[in-house]
Amino acid sequence: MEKFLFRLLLRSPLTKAEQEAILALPGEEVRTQAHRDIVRPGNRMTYSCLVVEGLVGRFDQLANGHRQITALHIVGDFCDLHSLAVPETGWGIESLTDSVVRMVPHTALRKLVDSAPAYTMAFWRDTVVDGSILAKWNAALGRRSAKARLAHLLCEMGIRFEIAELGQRDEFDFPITQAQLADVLGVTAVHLNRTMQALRQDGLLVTNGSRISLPDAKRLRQVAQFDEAYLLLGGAQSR
Amino acid sequence: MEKFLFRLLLRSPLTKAEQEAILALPGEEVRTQAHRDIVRPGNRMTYSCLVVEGLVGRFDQLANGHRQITALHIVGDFCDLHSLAVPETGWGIESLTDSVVRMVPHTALRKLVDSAPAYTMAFWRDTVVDGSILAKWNAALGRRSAKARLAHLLCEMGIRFEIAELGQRDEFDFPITQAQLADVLGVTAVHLNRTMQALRQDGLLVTNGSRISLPDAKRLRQVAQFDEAYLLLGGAQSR
DNA sequence: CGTGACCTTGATGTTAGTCAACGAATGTGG
DNA sequence: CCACATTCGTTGACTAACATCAAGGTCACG
Repeated sequence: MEKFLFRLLLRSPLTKAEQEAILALPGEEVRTQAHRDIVRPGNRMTYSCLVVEGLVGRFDQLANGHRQITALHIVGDFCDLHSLAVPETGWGIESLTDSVVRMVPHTALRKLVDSAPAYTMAFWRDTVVDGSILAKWNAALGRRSAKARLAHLLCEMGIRFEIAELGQRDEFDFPITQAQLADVLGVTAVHLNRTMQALRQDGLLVTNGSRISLPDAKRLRQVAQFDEAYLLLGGAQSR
Repeated sequence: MEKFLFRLLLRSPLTKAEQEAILALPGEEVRTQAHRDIVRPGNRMTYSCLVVEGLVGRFDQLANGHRQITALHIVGDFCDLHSLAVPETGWGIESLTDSVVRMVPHTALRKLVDSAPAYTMAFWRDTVVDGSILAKWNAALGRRSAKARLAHLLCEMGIRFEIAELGQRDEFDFPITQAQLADVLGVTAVHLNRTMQALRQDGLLVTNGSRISLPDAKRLRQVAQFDEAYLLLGGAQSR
């Protein structure tokens, strides 16, 4: 919860009292294995999920069972804060690794929102940034090659892990299987495997288990046409 | 503005006074030709754009100049209400047809937001639905064929035009060029042209200028795997 | 009657999907 | 300690989807 608050404060000013109210948010913590559906698509939410440990994905499922992961959430992210505004879900949430998720009841969040307007703006801003990532991925999926998309994701996760103080932008732990990564990038697992090999041969990617190193960040950014602005949106807004 | 309010009320309850305040929102109306950039990427917004007439797109631009249109906005849509929460833009807005756009100053919107909490929730909800459409498109771009994507878009626009009372779900005016449509669907204009022909041959699509008819909506939905739930989210929320 | 915007067509190359199989690492129960 | 199953990464052969390049065709408009 501290990490969530920390990142909220990057964009939205909150008084000390407001900050403490957020830290005091209740919620049951649930531990799950990898590859479990935490929220099944088509539910009506009565709580929002905060990632306490592990790596979690929001996904959209097609009739044939294929999944597209539409968002990755790391420690300190709320997966579905927007469900406070709109509780019906088309999407689902799955654990990508062994994870711990805190289910924060909407009743508690709503109490905050009703008590002062700053919370609503802060939460809204958080979901807007989530949406700007979605829009970027839209462009990537529509207009870029698998190689550029993979490079882009690696750049993005590097920045996000660094902001979250979970790693450095060119060296971090990213415990995701190739099949899951393929579901993020909208390719098959086979093709993803070959794409990763291509990046390795270009000297842009080194993997060691789930450890990712990006030896030539500059060139990787060029391949990805990566501009981190969309991740840093909304610095120091007014209330 | 009436159409915007009407659709806002589908999801969010507002008092009579609140409704009138929204109808009284100020803003200069600007008329533009087709194919003009209304907002260039990388700006800091001081207003939000309401579509009064025409068809407008939000886009993401790549370094090579290629565009991915990430959202289509019809009469009564706010293109970028989220810029009230986060004014920095990675995206831009372009007119797809001759259009009229009303630029509503953030100062005026902020005055509303500060005066009562219901506005913030209503606006937030509006942007959440925008985000849910983005997520759907994410899945479509990542996991579906061009034909399925086209079919999906036709179903989606049918519903949206019907809700907006601008047409029926199986018969509506959709004044967009094939090149623009290709930018929405993430394919080349040439391939889009062939994809449209395929749908026509299947008896699923009839075009007459910008007039679209969908003779076999049922089968079209199957091809698209279309489920309209994501467009109808948030009916009758509490304040 | 020329010009520009838009749609259409054909030929060809590239990217990514599909199917099938194998290897390495890990864990499990006998 | 050893068969066995499971998960994950990897490879090869083949096919389908889509991009690219280049050229016409149609229509509205000045």
